Amino acid sequence: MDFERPIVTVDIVLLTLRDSHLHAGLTRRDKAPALGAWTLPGGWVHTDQDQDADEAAARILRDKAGLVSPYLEQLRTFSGMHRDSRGWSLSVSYYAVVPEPVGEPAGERFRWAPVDGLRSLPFDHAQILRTAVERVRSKTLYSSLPVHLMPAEFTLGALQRTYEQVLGATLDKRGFRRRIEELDVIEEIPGAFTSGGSHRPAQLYRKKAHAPALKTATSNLPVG
Amino acid sequence: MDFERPIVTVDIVLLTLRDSHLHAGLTRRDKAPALGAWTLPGGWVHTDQDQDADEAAARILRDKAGLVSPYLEQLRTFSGMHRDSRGWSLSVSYYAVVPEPVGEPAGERFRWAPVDGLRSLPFDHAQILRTAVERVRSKTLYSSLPVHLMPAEFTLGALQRTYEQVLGATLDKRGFRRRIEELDVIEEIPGAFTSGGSHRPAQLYRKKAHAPALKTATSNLPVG
DNA sequence: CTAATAGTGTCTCTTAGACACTATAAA
DNA sequence: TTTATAGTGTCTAAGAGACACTATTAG
Repeated sequence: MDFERPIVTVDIVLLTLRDSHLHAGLTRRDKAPALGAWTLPGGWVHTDQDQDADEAAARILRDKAGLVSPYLEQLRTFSGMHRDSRGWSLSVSYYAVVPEPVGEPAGERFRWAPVDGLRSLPFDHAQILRTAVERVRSKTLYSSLPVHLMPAEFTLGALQRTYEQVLGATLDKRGFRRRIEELDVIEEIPGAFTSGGSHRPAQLYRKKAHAPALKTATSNLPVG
Repeated sequence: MDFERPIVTVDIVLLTLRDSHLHAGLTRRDKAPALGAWTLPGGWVHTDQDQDADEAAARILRDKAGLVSPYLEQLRTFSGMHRDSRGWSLSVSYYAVVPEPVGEPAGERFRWAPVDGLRSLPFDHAQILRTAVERVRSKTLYSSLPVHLMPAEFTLGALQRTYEQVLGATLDKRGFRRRIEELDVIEEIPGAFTSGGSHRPAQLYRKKAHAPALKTATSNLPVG
C-alpha cells in the first residue's frame, strides 16, 4: 500500500564571520507559510534538473545568496509531522562556510544576521541553525574548517583570531601554529607580507591549491 | 510552481559482530523493483503514524528485523534522480548497532551477511552500507560505540577483542583499559566473574545504567 | 610444574601547554 | 627610544605506548 509522499525541501545554513562573530545568511520568504519572515535559504528539490540533493543545495545557494561555496556539506535531515503546517515534511539540511563577503549583499531578500541573536526562526530553522553552529564549532577543534572563512590571502594571526572567534576562546600562539602546520593545508605566499602597521610585517598565506576541503587532526585543540 | 515530490524511504544499516566479523542484517524484497533481492531493511515513511524519520526507522527495524536497538543514529541522506528506477528518490539512512543475536533469525525474510562480502547490493545500498561501516570504524577510534555490540555481561578482554575486530587491528591492553576507564560507561558487576577456563577468572562488566549512548574521548586510539 | 588468560606497575619518549624571548615595523 | 604585532626557542609536566611483571585458574 502507498502513503502520501512527504514534502521535501533542502535548507542551507550559510555561515561567515563578520565583526568577530558568526553570522548566518537569511532570505525573506515570498510565500505562505511564514510569508515575509526571514528563514534559512531553502527550496524544493527540482526533480527535473537537480541530479541529487547536493546539487539542489548548490543551486539554492547560487539563486538565493548569489554565491558558490567551496565548502558545502550535508548536515542532517530534519523531519516530522508538525514541523511544517503543510503536512509531513522533511528537510535535508546543509551547511556552507564562506569568507566575509565584501560590501552589502545585493537585494532586499537576503541579509546576514549574527547567529547568537537568532533564538527563533520559522519552522524548525532555529534548531537546524543551532545544529550547524555546533557542528562547525566542533570541527574547528580538530580540523582545518575555519580556513574556509578566510579571504584569499591572510596571516597566521588572522587565522588564529578566526579560530578563536568561532570557538569563543583564546588559544596559545605556539600550539596553534604547530597544529596548523601539521594540518598542512596552507602555504606561505613567497615574498608577500602585510604592511602599514607600526609593528613587524606578517607573512601572508594562502590555501594550498590541491589541499582537501577538510583536514583533521587526531586530537582536539586545547580549549580552556 | 510545484515539482513532483520525490520518493522518500528510510533505510537502516543494522550491524552486529558474529564470528569475529561485522555482519549486516538484510531483508528480502517482496516487491518490484529488485523483487526477491536482499537489501538493507527499509520502507516508506508512514505519514499517518510516524512522528518523524527516527520513528519510521525504529518501526522498520521492529517490523523487519524483530528487534529494538538502543543505538540507532541517523547516518546521512542519499538522494538522486537515478538511484531508484521509480524516479527521483531520497533515502534517509540510519545505522544501528546491536549485540550478537542468539539463535538463527526467525523467518526467511531476514538474514545476516558479513559486510566484507557485500560488494554489490540493489539501489545504492552498497554505498550506504560502506558509509555506515566507515562511520562505525571511525567512531570506534574515539568513542564507546562498540559497547553496544556487547551482551549484557562481558569481560574487558571480550570488549577489547570487539574493538580489535571492528578496527581490524590489535590494541595494547594497558592503553585500552586506561581509555575505557576514562570513558566511564561500564562498571564491574560486584562479585561476578567468568569461570571454566584453565586460567584466571575475569571480572564481568555491564553498561552503566544511566550512561549516555555514546561517550567520546578527545584523542584517537593508537592504531598501527 | 605448565599453559593460558586476567590484571597491574612502571619506564620511556613524545608532545602539549606555557611562556619567555627575539624580530621588525612605525611613530 | 616606545609600542605593537610577528615569529621562534625551549622547559616542564602529562600522557601515550610499550612491555614486563604478578595473579589465578585448570590440568
